[in-house]
Amino acid sequence: MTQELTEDGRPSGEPRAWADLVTAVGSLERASAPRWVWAHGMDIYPRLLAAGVRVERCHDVELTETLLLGYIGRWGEPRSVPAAWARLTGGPVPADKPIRAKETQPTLFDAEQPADPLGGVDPLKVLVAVHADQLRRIGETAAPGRFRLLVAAESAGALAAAEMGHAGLPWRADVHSALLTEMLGPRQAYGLPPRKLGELSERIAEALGDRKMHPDSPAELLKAFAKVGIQLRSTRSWVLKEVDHPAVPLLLEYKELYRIYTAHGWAWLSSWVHDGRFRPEYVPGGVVSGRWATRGGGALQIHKRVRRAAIADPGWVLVVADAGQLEPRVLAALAGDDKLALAGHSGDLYRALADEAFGGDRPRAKIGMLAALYGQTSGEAGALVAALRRKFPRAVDYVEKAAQIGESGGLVRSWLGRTCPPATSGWTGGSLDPEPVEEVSDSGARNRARGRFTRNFVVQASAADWALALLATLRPALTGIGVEGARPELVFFQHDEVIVHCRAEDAAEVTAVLEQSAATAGRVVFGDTPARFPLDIAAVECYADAK
DNA sequence: CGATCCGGCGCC
DNA sequence: AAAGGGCGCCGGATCG
Repeated sequence: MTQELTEDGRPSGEPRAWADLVTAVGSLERASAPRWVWAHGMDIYPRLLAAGVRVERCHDVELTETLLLGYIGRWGEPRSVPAAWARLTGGPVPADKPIRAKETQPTLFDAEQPADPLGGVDPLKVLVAVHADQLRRIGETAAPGRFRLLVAAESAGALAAAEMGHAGLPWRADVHSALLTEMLGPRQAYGLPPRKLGELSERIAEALGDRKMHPDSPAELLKAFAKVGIQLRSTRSWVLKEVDHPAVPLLLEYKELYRIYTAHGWAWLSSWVHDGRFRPEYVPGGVVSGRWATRGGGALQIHKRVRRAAIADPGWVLVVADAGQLEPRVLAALAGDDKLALAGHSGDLYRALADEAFGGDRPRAKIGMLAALYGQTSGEAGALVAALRRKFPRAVDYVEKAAQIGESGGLVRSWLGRTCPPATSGWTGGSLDPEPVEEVSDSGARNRARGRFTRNFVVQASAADWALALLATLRPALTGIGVEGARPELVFFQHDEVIVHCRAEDAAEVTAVLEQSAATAGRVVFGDTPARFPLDIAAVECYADAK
């Protein structure tokens, strides 16, 4: 069933029955390309894509419900359409289904689900009512125009996520496998580490004089080092680097190769790469800041060294675009720090910052900026932030304020209104109950950690606002390029970076559209700001050649 | 035994 | 004195 709605969410005309979902959406999309209101795009849209149906716009009710609940500090409440309906009508609120539904016996959770959570009401009517109520609640936020943008961007992001999952990132399994053999030695029988790892492991054990040593066990490593008279705080690579012992360089090499073997080795290849495409499952809104997460495949942690295997189809290229120095630029826009915004006009913001406030020392300028964004105070970071503050007080004060709000129990929002989750129960700021005496000092540390979180949230989440707006702008713009059957396709998105796969002859046009989309996203999200958000763009055959 | 936590490290 | 945000994934260690 479908129901046409007016702009303010009221039904217009009668519901319409269809033979099936694909026919309904396909024909209405061709006729009028409406903004689809549906429960959850990630449940519905992949099926449509599989049947060859694309849609231009949607309002994702579940994602919107999550944003609206977060806005009023009710993080974690069920966000399904039936749950929203229950809150609206005062009924019992059904719990959300677990994200990873396992094929196991019924659990207590299942038993608690009412047989009909809508109490016999027509599901279409429920959807219409919940949507209308969402529009009303959006109108009651402090900045409804921005929140509307947030909802539109979040919904468009879900469409993009499904489309990217459908397209997949071009991936050459043969190249990847050859790369692994070159780095690790030939693949061994199941369960046996490849030759180079085995050899390194033996040499490490020898160097430490402990033949049975297993280098991927931190506990064993600590013991082995203790036996040769070296007390390690941990076995992290940056700790090991401080130590002068012949086992250390071997260990560092082992760690890097072992990481590639376990995270991006042959097992990863056979699980995640099929028919020349890497298809991760993106989870829009999977991170509280609005960044995406993935389920399996680790798409957002593709090791630089295996990007060699991401290769465009013959005659096609990967147009790789990343928003360099995005977070300081976003901070400039958020804080209205025009001086910082202007520092970004030269292209290299850190260079300009260095010349302005750090006597030309770019590394220190970068550390100072990142320390302000993350709340780092150790070493000389505190002094560098202070130096930054002297020249860019508005920017630094903006994040300091966010930190204070967090430390004293408040919530902060992104520019478009995405709200951070409340502190967990372990956190004590604003609590009426005094902590037991022995935990007081610890609660101070927790509050400061909370401050670092809210400090970073305002910037990271606003950067995510911008990135989603970029995706939302880019999606429709790409459909006009190339020829039917060979359109450019969005194939990858990672926080501040997108990859478009297109015919080589379309690369220039795609590049232009990317640049326009970045500028449009900046204007739409932040309005009148001197801040710029340039993309570094490279059209390459191989992802590894983009940087 | 599986489920969960933890150390470690990859990406941004 | 020290004080770096957000994730996912791996293997090992530990819990129930």
